[in-house]
Amino acid sequence: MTGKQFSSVWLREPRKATGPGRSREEIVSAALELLDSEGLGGLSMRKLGAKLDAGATSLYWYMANKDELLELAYDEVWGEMVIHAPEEVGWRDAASAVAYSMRQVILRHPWTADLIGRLAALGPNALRVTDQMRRSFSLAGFEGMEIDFANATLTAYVFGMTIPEVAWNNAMAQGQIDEATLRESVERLVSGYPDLRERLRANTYEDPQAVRAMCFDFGLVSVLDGLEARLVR
Amino acid sequence: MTGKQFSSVWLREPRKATGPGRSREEIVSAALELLDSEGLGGLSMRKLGAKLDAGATSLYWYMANKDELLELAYDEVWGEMVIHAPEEVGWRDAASAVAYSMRQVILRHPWTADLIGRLAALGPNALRVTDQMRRSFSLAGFEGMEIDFANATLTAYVFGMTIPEVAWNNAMAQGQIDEATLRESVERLVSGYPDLRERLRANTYEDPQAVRAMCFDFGLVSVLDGLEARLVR
DNA sequence: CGACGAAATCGAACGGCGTGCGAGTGCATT
DNA sequence: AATGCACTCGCACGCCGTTCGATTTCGTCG
Repeated sequence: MTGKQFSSVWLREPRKATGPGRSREEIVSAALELLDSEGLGGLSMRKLGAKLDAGATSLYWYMANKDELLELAYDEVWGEMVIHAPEEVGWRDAASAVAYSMRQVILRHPWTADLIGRLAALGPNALRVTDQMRRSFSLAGFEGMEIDFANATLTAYVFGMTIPEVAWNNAMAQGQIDEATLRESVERLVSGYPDLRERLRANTYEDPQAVRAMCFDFGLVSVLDGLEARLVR
Repeated sequence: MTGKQFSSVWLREPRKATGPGRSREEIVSAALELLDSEGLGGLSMRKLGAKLDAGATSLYWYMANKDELLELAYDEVWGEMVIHAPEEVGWRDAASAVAYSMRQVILRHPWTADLIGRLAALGPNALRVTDQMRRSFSLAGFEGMEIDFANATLTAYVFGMTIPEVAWNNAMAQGQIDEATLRESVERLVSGYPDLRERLRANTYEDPQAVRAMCFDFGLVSVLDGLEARLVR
């Protein structure tokens, strides 16, 4: 039993906010700004310290390490998710709404995409959202573990659809793209796959953002239909 | 038009393997070993060089930068995905099989979870899998963009379900866990959410791995049912 | 008011990282 | 023997997270 313990900010009592010093909230909020504007790689303790007119190492007074800072920032974005009471709008609309909201939040804070596979969502905001989603599926008629299964399914769909979307956006934003060159290159890649190439050509003239939105809708309806099918049985 | 171009290993001609020097394959395979055994953070150019009895910077002869190395390694795991010909087993079984396969591959190479949100899957193996999946959905009866939508939906589900699973595994493996302490801590977290707490207690006595497998099955069936419902209409 | 202890800050330093650069080596061809 | 290409690598730069111990700030109490 000598290994490192599982640790998380949420498992420790936060430092009392007694003194007049900086506060955790201040730090996290500055970190969020940095994350939103420069991405996950753009957040360093030194930069963050500079932004707060503080030394980099001062921050370690408020959190054990950078991972804890990320946990705090991560939960902050969970706080942006909009949830409607399923008792009022019905479980399906409530589930739809939270799905759209999750996608929007991730697209607004692309750096979260990198954290989903790294951090457990145990913060207060994440718990609140989870609890509300469970209530939706409970109201729908799921029971026992199936409540969590349904919830996991919907969440998985949204994450899985949005995370690669972020990857694509990143690749695009990484620099202005010589569209002609790119298209020609990708054409070369998909040579040998006639179906893929045909599809690529067809999609070329559509608005990519609109296509992705349609795709998300299509999948969301499918997932919800599939879940609903579990109920009538 | 002075920005950095979108770049990817796949968009450049590979260096000719003329001389007797090291080869890309050798390097990528060593990188895979390092990634599997030590995770994404455990792969550094210096360590990789050492493993190959080479200087770290020698590797830059074979690839432009570390990102390209990751692209190569990433596509390598796509090569492990098992695909069945949908013409023989039917589209639904083919889709199921590839879903299970994807999950297994990701669990076997947890570091991929971090790359899904960062790299575009443009390698030859990824393209092959994508093309086969499209054939499944084409055979099922989808047409036009809906082929890609259905494909994206299934893929999203698998990724979204598996990526957080990896996160959980990582947290657990990070150190031996004092289970009692952990449970007590989490209990404290979910206080205020009676439903969550009840569920936590119920799940405590189940085998987590078995529960996750059940969850995956549940969601997969739901997603496939939902997609099938798009067809009859 | 002065002193004391706790709260909070910070500079220096350590070990690690990706990678640009230019000097160096070995080898096939002329 | 000389040329030129394929390949290797040591050095250095500027980042990074984090530790440590010295230092400053400040509320409180005598």
